[in-house]
Amino acid sequence: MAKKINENGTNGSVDPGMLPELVGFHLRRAQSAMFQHFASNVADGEISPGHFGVLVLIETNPAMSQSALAKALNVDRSSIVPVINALEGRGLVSRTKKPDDRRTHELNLTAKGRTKLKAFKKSVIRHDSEITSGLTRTEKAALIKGLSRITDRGINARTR
Amino acid sequence: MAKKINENGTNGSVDPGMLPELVGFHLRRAQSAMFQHFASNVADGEISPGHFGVLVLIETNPAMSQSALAKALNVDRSSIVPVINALEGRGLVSRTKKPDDRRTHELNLTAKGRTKLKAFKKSVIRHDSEITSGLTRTEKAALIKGLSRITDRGINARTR
DNA sequence: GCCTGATTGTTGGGTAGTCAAACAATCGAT
DNA sequence: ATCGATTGTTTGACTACCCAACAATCAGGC
Repeated sequence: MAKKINENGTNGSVDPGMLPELVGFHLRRAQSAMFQHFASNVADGEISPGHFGVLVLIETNPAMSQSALAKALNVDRSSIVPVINALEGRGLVSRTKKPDDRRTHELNLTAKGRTKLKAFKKSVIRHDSEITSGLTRTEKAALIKGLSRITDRGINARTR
Repeated sequence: MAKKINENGTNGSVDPGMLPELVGFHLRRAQSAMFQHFASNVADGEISPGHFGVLVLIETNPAMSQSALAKALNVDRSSIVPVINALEGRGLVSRTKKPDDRRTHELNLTAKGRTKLKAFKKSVIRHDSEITSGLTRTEKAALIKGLSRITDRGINARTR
């Protein structure tokens, strides 16, 4: 097999330069790794991180509207439409007109949605502990603290 | 102004349920916040995190190939093409045929690319320290360690 | 009541990032 | 000289997001 072993910087290992000094670099890589691990280990690929989050939010906040969901996820409300379309199409979520305000749709889990979500949760929790295995409880707490800090600093983006 | 204050779970604050128990949830949010902060604070929006990473890799590994770049970034080599097209189109990167292997392209920074990258780096480093401000040196190290751990665990995705 | 302004969900168009499959050019090894 | 592998590229598809516009609906002022 024609295996080249690092001749002119072409193959073998690549020097990442100053990137490892940036938290953002590590964040991007971890996010990507997490995504891949999720895709190949959670519920046979039946659910994505985003859709899972939506199901949990609807379960925890019954009858919430699409706009409220969009605000909670920090996305435009038009981005919610295809998501709910998909989940409704799979019979996991119901979209019903609110009686006293016929503009808004009440989102709820169907019976099937509740059942499925229960299984998804189990799978996701397992995935999440696998991905953080090797970290002590303290280290995991520190990680979450750091991530929360970044989230806070990033929310009000404009610095100057 | 018609401002509703949290009536039926519609507006106001939404209960995230069990999501905060998941490291993946915090990771997703932090990544999103980081991205927004980058977009609105780095180099007047002239550069994206991805393109910045590519410039640094090319600078640190002169004459590297597109395939090597793809491998380093863990993406398909076809995904690299439009990136280099853009950077070459902006005059930051040069793409030249390698003399002894005319299949591969050697990637290098142009003089303009080097100058620009110097400025980008300054801006990115500032952005990165802003986003992690409030974390002690120790906390930041713990954060990076946790993220690295996740990256390692995620690389070999399949668990079972 | 009636009008005006705001809100909700939706559609349509546009951007960015990714993959997989196919292809020509080229190389390496036999 | 031929065969298999590699490189870059194109094409088509998919996901995820945004913004601008729109109809339906509501809420408040008058």
